[in-house]
Amino acid sequence: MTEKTVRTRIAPSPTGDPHVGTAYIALFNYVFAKKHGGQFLLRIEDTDQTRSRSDSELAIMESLNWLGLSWDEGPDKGGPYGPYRQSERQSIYKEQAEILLEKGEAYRCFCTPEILAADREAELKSGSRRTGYNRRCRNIDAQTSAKRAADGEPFTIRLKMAVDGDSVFTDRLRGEIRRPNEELDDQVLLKSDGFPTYHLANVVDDHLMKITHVIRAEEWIPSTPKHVRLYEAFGWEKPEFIHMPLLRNPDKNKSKISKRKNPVSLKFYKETGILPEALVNFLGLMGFSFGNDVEKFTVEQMIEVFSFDNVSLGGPVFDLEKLTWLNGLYIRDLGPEELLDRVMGLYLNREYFQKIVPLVHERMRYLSDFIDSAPFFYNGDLDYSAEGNLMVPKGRTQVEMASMFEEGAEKIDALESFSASLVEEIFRTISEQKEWKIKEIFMPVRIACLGRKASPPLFECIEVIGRERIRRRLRKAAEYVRTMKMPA
RNA sequence: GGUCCCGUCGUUCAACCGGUUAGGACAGCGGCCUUUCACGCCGUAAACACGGGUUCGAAUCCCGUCGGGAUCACCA
Repeated sequence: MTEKTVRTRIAPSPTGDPHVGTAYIALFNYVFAKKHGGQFLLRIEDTDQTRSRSDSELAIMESLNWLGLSWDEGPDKGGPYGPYRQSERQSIYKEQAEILLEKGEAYRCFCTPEILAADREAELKSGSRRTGYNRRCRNIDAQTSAKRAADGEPFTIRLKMAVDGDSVFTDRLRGEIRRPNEELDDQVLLKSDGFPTYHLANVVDDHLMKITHVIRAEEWIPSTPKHVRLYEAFGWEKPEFIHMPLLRNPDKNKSKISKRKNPVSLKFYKETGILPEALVNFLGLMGFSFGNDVEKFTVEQMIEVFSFDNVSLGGPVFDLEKLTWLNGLYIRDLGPEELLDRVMGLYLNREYFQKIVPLVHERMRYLSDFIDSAPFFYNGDLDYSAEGNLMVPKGRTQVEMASMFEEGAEKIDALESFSASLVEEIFRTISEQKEWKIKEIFMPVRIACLGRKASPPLFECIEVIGRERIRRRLRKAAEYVRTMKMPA
């Protein structure tokens, strides 16, 4: 009996900052593949034309490389089953969708978004518990369907799901998972713009790329029956499914990790001085137990001992404090030269200083003022205990200021690019909308972002510090302001 | 709300297929070390969600309740 080579993949969509969740899942895919002498691949899922960003793909690759989770095949490296960018595989999906059409496993749907929305609303009003598509196009006969398509009517292609009975699949960590088929609607496979949906692209690619184990986040469990159905419709062998628990926020409810409540961008961790080996170790602690109460280990060591038998399913809370402790352990392990290299690599280097020089230049009397006057360029979080009460100007309430900071963070988040003028515009707009004086906003923001009332031009500093840290400082400031005690 | 998943200290990970004073780590608290801080070391408090079964015996197996999460798109 010949065992197939293990092949796993991480398939992020380039729609924003590289996410810790991506790194988390990548780690387990990587470790599992290496454990079994297999390959780990990177595939970019950029089939959403409206949300994909080209710079995001690069950022994902940089972050994964930073963490040492390198792939054997990918868009930058190529490989025998490329291309590894879904936008470049469009014709493949179209071809496969047509095969399904011919086999009678799928059908064209001519419903417009408007019809769909109206149907959904009507269904909601009728109190029906069904939420999915009502299959009004499922029984259009092949001839009519072909004719309407030929006449240029826009359509999507939907998968024919079973109408009754149960769908069953096996999850490596949970065993059999069963879902009634009436829950499952006829999923769109090919969108009217000709791009595939995740469901089609992921199944087609996993098959063509010979993926043997689909290791992904738990949130995919509900749609796995659709994928299973797709494999069956194609007549393809299914991979093994392994759904990892979701990383959680440190809030009361332990909701799925989100940027509102926790820094989620890998860039943040890098910029804040977390060592990649510490982060990757920490991620390995989430849901996985090394054994013998060992908590500090390298990826190599993890590969040696790894088994899904040692993965637990309670959603692990991403606890920054414990990561910080682990990071300290790794820092202390570094030799002095190595430490120096790391520190200089991060901020104490010519490139970064060049951005700071023009901002502090005219304020300096001693050369030593360079560091002393602007420590906020090098910090992660700030200490508000000294100037914190300046974040609440006279006549404004703590709650008002906290929500202003949050609004700012939110808007900064939504910016396509990050610059001094764009951030300034955000806060000027907020001041206009709220009819607050400029200084009621700028001083609090200065304290929130820089931690002191005397500083070089606020927004230029913000630009240099960067989106990740600024966003976190604003949220931290909101938290601080909301709970602080004002002097009488 | 329907469906699915999950449920051990505040957090994280243990306790092999039933028999333990339920263990380690982070955070907390107390102390030692130290000019201070940090590191390090020692100690301390802290959990089997609840209710029924099965069993001589349940954190461990079964059922129910409760709680939490995820998901219900021409997003992934």
